[in-house]
Amino acid sequence: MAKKITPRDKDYSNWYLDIIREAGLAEHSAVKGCMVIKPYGFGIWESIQHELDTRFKATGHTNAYFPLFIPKSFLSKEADHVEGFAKECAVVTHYRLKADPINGGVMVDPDAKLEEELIIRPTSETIIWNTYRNWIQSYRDLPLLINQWANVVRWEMRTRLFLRTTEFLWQEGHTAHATADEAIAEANQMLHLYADFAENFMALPVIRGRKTKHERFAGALDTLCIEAMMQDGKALQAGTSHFLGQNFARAFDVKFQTKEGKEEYVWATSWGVSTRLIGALIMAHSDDEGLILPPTLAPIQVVIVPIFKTDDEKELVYERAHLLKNSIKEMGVRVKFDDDEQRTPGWKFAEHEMRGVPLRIAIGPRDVVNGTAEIAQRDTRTKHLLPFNDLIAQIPALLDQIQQGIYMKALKKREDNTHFVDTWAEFQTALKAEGGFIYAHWDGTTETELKIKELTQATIRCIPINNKQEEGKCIYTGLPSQERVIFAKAY
RNA sequence: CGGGGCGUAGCGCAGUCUGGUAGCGCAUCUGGUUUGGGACCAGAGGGUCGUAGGUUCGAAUCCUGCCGCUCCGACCA
Repeated sequence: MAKKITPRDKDYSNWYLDIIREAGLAEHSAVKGCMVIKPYGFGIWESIQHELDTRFKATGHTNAYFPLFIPKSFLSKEADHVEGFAKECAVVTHYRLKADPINGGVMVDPDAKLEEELIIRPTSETIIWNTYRNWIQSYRDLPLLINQWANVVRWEMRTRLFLRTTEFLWQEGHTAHATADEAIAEANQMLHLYADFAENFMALPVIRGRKTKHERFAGALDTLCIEAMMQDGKALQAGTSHFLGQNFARAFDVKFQTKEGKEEYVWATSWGVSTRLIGALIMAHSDDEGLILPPTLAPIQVVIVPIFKTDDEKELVYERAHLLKNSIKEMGVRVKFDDDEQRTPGWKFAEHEMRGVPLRIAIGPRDVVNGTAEIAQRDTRTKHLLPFNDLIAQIPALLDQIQQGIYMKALKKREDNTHFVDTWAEFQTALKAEGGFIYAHWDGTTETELKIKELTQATIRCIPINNKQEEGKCIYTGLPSQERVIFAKAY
């Protein structure tokens, strides 16, 4: 009996959750809104971490770690920043429990009230810039290019595994520069690093863009982002890179002496991606048989499933399978020989498909006799019987083909669901009928942006970078506009 | 915080309208046969039906309070 997951086109919400459950990626925890990431899901995160970390280091960044707790006063030093995060902060008020004389158990000790409350970081700009003040005196200390891998807490009203959880894992880069131009260049560099990572490592096509003033990060002068489209046509912000200007330097009094001996505030950027990327991966690539992983990040790239009846057959098949495994391993491919005798081959086929393993090789007594093996491709669900040596030789090319294939499939899906509209009526029709990305003219005001959101639930996802300039009229107000922006419903 | 829905075995659910021995599928355990697409047969274990009270000879079922979860809105990487 096959475990059936909810079909994609019927109910995306349950389809998404089914895959997370059946593939063993994560589950809800005892704490509301929080998630337990299971070993397989965490393996995917480790692949992402490793690749990003390599790319960060290649661009001159180093890792450090800053505290989980932020004094309340720090958060309030930058006005926009505190306003943006105030509504979703977890606050530590006490530091001790004691036995509860009335109800039994334990209670918060009222005598252990903190002098100043601590905020569990929703992001670390403030604690980091407070630290940078002591690290930066001279232009010789710049640029300061630091990243941290951490957890953060944002007390959201509604949560969704991977896409929005109360606590999530991420990396946040925080850099300090001598000039605005340098900081802007850094923010741009990181945006393109993220975009390249998303497209070439995660096989996730993204739009590089800029947020509107209203959607900007709290405390930033400019927010750049990569936006991806999920299979249901909804948009998902997959990463952001902010130019923070001198806002945090001023708030935390971080000045440096220039070559000329003048004192100036430093210029800042911050940028991050989170475990949400795993959600994007699931929503973008999976089918009704489960997850489909890009070979670059799959914890297991090739799985070998042995088939046999008797002990003699087992011995022969295992011998061949081990040869196969070693040859594949020598090519630098992550391969697993699934010799679990508690499960039948059919069960294993379904299981590894559910988990998105890109290639599966089945080898049984017939193959040993014929010198062949069967290779199955996860994304296309095609199978081929090939001579042993040909099969081994083809693996790198096949993995590459899958990587390209799922990227192209996602790209085509996005293009099929991208529409250009010029009138309010067309806009509403397009939104209702197919969703997706809608390129339309907008008058540039927050007022119109909010009105459109209120009426349709669609938001401006971004203003694409290197956007084509053209004369047009705002779809809502009819006021003149120089370029189209992307509207979509978003996660 | 507003509006729906749901709390029954580890998981997913039926049973509630119309009160009468606590059920099904998956999972688990035992034995046997199996193994080229989530095997089959036989048997077994596992529940104070969210919680407190009320009505009744009798409550998972009817009534009242409370608690929890979830979906839709406001908020959002």
